Amino acid sequence: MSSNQYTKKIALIDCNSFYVSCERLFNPKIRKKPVVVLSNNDGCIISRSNEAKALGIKMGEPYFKEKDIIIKNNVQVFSSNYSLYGDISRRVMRTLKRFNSDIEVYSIDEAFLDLSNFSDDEIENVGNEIRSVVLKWTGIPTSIGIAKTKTLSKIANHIAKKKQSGVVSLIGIENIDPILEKVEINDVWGVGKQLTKFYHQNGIYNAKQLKNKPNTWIKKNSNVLSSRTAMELRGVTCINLETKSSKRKSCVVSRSFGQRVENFQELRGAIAGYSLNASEKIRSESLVAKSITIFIRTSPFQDLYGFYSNSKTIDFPIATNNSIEIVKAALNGLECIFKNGYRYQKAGVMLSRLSESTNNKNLFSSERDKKINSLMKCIDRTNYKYGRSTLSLASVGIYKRWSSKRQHYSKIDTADFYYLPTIKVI
DNA sequence: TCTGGGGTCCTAGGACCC
DNA sequence: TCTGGGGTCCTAGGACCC
Repeated sequence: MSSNQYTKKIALIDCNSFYVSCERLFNPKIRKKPVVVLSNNDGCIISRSNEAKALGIKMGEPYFKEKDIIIKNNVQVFSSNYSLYGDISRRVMRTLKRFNSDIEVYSIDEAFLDLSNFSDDEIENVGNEIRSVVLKWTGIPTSIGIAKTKTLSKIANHIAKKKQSGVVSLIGIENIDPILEKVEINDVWGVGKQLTKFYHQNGIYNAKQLKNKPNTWIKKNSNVLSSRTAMELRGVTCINLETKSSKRKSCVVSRSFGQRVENFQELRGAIAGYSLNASEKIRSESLVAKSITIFIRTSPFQDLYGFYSNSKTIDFPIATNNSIEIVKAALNGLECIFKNGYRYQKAGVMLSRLSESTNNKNLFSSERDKKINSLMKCIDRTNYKYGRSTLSLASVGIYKRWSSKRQHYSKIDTADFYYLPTIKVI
């Protein structure tokens, strides 16, 4: 029975094959063709067009394993271009905000939107409207699921993905059990590999079965997160909309190397470079770090030369975002864990215990600190203006044999003047 | 030959205290 | 011989997400 009610409504808007859709924006030739986008270092397949999915290309699969299918079917391949995707993402989110400012940007390609201010009767139309406006203004196709809770809107979205209309609302449906019965337990938000195994062992195979399991049983045999999921399936809100973006608690910069690294000097260069990036990132968010972790490892897939993985955490006496200090600590940490004779595949740094930098002043703040701060500002401004790593530290080095592979880069960047797409007038 | 990167939250267990 | 019990705080690691 439909009614003119204003019940709780959460929409999940999810961009379809987001990275592929971004690449298609500036390259009409690859529309309606199979397309994939690769992860950093051209390692795995992380976005697929419907045509690519239809060929059986799997999500998260290593690129080299799918190469045969890709070549045989002339699949278009792109290295990831996060600068472009980030910019398009911001445009999509800005468009969504026009419908309601109560928005939680959940990831680069998804957002939850509170639509409770629309009536039950009109909600499906609102969904259709959002979808067509986003498509018109940004060129990005989306799927929209609407329901009482975030977990249910995820499910609605899951169903919407397979529908031509792209919009599914569970609002106003008296009994959603028949719908939940068709949703496999591993497709429920919050249920991963381990929980799926656990639920299967206990005879729970779909969302309806979890919904109807008593909370006491779930809490006793699993944990609070699982019981929250079950409550949300029953339409009880347990996971709130996080509309204000909170400050992050950690910042990681890590990369796989384009080729294995054995040389200590090169590893130093990589670690210094990552530390520099991480410092710059937290400075741009006015954060300071109380500790840093450095990690290095060889490939977990090839133990021909033996597997080695280690990390070292160092605390700063005073929370900092000073590149020079951070790089110094990182290189000290690296010395502790570096072992000769291994072919390193990946390294990274993590700045943690982050806090706002306003109360950074302390007894020992000095003229020197002020100078360092203005030096950092100067570096940041220069790099913003003339491109990243215009100003760097000598320890990073010039020849970066370790840098990632990026053989299929589209060279389009709507956030960088030099890489804007051009139109030739003949 | 070739297997991503960046987050959050929860929990168990140890250290420590009274 | 008999070796408490309960509380807090911290951290590492696991699980999950995209």
